[in-house]
Order: sequence, then structure tokens, then C-alpha cells
Amino acid sequence: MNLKSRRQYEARARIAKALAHPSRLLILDALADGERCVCELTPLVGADQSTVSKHLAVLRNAGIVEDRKDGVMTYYRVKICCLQGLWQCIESVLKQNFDEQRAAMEV
Amino acid sequence: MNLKSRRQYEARARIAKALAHPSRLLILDALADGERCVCELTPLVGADQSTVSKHLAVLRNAGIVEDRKDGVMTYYRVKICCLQGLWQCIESVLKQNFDEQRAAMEV
DNA sequence: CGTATTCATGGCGATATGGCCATGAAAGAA
DNA sequence: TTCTTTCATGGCCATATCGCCATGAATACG
Repeated sequence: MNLKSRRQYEARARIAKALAHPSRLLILDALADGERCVCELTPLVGADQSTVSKHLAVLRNAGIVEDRKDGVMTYYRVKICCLQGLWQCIESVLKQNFDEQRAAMEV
Repeated sequence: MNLKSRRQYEARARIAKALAHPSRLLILDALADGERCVCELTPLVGADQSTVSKHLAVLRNAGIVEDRKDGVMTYYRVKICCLQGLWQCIESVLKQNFDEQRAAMEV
């Protein structure tokens, strides 16, 4: 079974937790092809600027994004390169769920 | 940028949310090499049996595990095959965070 | 039959999360 | 300097999550 320590599961869960919000996933998607400032992300998310800032802080604290200050702006960018594989995994779960639901409907 | 719909981000976030708890990650690890009943998982998690049942329900509702009832037991098993890649992504984030922390210490 | 075991669920309290508002710091413009 | 823009943070409230306890359903065993 090779179980890991409680600490390691907590560390993993912190990363997953940072990804567990639709607005943060939208932000990561928007950052996929380059850095964006908060003022660009705010209308995309469609929430208050303070709310977007807090979401970005969650992603930054998890080590998923990093920021660069330029004058009065703060630009955020994705710091990791494996997100694509992560989405594929999640999408495969969603597809399987969808297929099963459809199969259940057709019975 | 190719942003997706709010619904798609919510669907993705539900999957991530189901993974965002150390006890549930421990459970998935324990299920990695085969099915286990609740009575086996409960001492591993170290929580109340009802707590473990609820964690399993979260994973089941997300479509990550499925169950099989045999007599008075319920056996759970992982339903998806891409978890390994997901762990690799999360571990790469953790490793990078750790490396950066160490680098900051050594300055 | 009655009893024991296994598991799921409702309830409840403590804590965490997420949203907006208000505020303040920092940088640039006038 | 004063005003504006950009962003982060504290406060507050509503909601969600998580833990345990208690209970009930279903099956197995005497």
C-alpha cells in the first residue's frame, strides 16, 4: 500500500484546494498564453477587484502562479508547466461521468 | 485566450474540490492497488467511520471512485486511470516550492 | 427469532471559505 | 503637491465544510 505521511497528504491537498474554485480555474485559463494584470483579469472573472486579488493570492501562496510588479500594475503568470496534464485528467473524469449519465438515460 | 463557459469551470472545480482534502487523498492512495472496504479504510484514515463514509461519498459523487456491495460490506475502488499523472503534477509544484524555499534560506 | 457487524445519513457545533465594501499603500500624471 | 489608477488587505456576513455522535437499514450469525 505504501501510504505516505499525513503531512504529505496535507501538502497535496493544499495544492488541490487552490485549484478547487471555478474563478481560479478561469484565471489559470486566462493566464495560459501569457501574463495578465489584475485589471485585465477582474472583468474576465466578473467579480469585485478585491475578490480577484484574493483568488490570485490563493494561487500564489500555493506556488501555482507568480507575480511581477511593473509600476502600478501587477502581472501574474503561471509558474508550472504541468497544468495541461492536470486538465486532461479532470476532463477525462467529466467525460466518463457524462457518458455514464447518458447511458443511464438510454436504458 | 479561448475561455470556456462558467459551467465548465464549475464542473472542473467540483472534481478538484473532491480531491482537496488530505483524508480523501489518503483514501485514494490506499485504493491504488485494489478495492478496500470501509472497515479497512476507517483505521487507516484515523477518523470516525461516519466521517470516512462521507469522504467516500464525496469521491463517489465526483465520479472518482465506485463501490460494490458484498453482503454487509461495501468495497470501494478507483474508477479513473489518470490519477498518477495528477499526482505527478501536484508533486512537481510541491518540489518547486520546496526548492525555492531552500534557495531563499541559503541566500 | 435475537444479536452483532457494517455502513450510510441526519443533526449539530466549530471552523473555513467566498463575496463585497471600505480603506490604504504605491506609483504615475497633472 | 494633488489627483488618479492599480492593487492588496481588513472587516463583515452568508454559506460551506468537517468532525463527531446518534441512529437506522441491511446483512450475517447463533
